[in-house]
Amino acid sequence: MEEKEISQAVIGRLPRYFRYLGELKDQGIERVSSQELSDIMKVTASQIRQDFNNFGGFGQQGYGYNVEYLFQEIGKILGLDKSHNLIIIGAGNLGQALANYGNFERRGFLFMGIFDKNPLLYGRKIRDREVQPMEDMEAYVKSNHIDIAVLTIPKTEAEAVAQRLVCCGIKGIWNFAHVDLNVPEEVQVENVHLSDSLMKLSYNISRFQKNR
Amino acid sequence: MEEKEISQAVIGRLPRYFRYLGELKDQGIERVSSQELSDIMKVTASQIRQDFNNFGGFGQQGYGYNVEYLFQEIGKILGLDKSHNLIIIGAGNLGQALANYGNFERRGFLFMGIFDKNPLLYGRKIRDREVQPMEDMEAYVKSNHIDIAVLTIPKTEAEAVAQRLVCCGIKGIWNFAHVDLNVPEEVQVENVHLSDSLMKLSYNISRFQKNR
DNA sequence: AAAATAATGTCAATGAATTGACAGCAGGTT
DNA sequence: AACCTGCTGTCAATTCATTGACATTATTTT
Repeated sequence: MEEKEISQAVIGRLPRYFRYLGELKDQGIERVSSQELSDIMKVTASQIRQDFNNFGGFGQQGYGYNVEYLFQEIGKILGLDKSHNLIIIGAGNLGQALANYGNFERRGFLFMGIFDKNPLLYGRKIRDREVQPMEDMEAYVKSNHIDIAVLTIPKTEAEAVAQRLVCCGIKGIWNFAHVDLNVPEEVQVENVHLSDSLMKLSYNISRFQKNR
Repeated sequence: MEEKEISQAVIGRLPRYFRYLGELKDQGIERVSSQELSDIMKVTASQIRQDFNNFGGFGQQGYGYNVEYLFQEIGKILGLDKSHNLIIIGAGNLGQALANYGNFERRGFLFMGIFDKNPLLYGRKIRDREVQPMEDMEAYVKSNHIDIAVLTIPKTEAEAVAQRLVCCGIKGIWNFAHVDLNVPEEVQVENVHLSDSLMKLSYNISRFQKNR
């Protein structure tokens, strides 16, 4: 069984396909061709076919793709057919906002707990879960099958906490701290560097001004 | 004056360079070679030199790069030498969290106001600014030189609001809504699709499980 | 002051990603 | 039932991005 590695460029596009297919599904549309998708999504039809084919061909010649089926399959590829338990580390503004943001549940990401090092927050209820002290993190991860930790803590603390999470067997870290984490390859890290994103926007604004 | 287009691949790496250079600067380090940076950042020295050279060569043969100078120059390229006024549209969890997150100010992004369509929130103070009604958005943008609008509203409303922002001359939109906005090319959009990011993490976790 | 060293800027080579082209098959039509 | 049309899967061509190599120049050492 030889599985070829799929490039992250392709993976990065899957959630967008997933989103558009979900919309088509909600509109009751049954079939779609790569050309139609191309028109809606503003990417080439060739790329769409190439991308889907990495996973073995979901379409039928002369017909196109079945929306419902393709949606399901991409969901499976993304691992959305299984649910993931997640905890949030850092009950600051961002941590609380993410905890309260209900939409992730829809895709099987279950909010299981939130931790902070500030004793003043202990016991405060956020989305029906009490803020727990950092010391209890490891035990909680182990006994509740936590897959994903969301890091919304200052960058100075992120690396140390990441190490502790690695030690208790976390599978993935969704990192909002402005620092690159150093973890073994069996732990997946997905960075959301908000200020990097804002700087890119700033660059593009400046560039456009100059080109006038 | 022929300015060649810089690829977004390069731009996407600039904030990371900027971050590492800032750290070196804070440590009081004066000079750095592409090889040293390569070791720290885990990218090839060749890429670093190639990237910097897109903007005209900041280094000196036999010496390397002056940290302070390079930091400044990358900041300028990213447009961080000028300040940007921003408003937040949507005073929900995420909107409030971003408003309260002070770190953007450090890079010249000034929080100037926050808007919501919910009358119950009008007047509530967030970071010393009262939540304003959506109707007042256009007037405020025009009279306060607002460059950037941060969209933290549901996807159903995002497109319409974006159109209104375009009409009153906004330069950039930092879009947290789960939808692709359709705006003219003179308006820059930077998307932060959190659920897409989470799905990528989910994929990488699943993939790793399977490969064992 | 000359020689040795260090490290850039840049060109060429390689590798990866995207696009274009089309054979071949399924579905629809006459 | 035969023909036509539509659209995938895939191969080849092209474009874009990354890496490697090195001539050149500044700095440091002797």
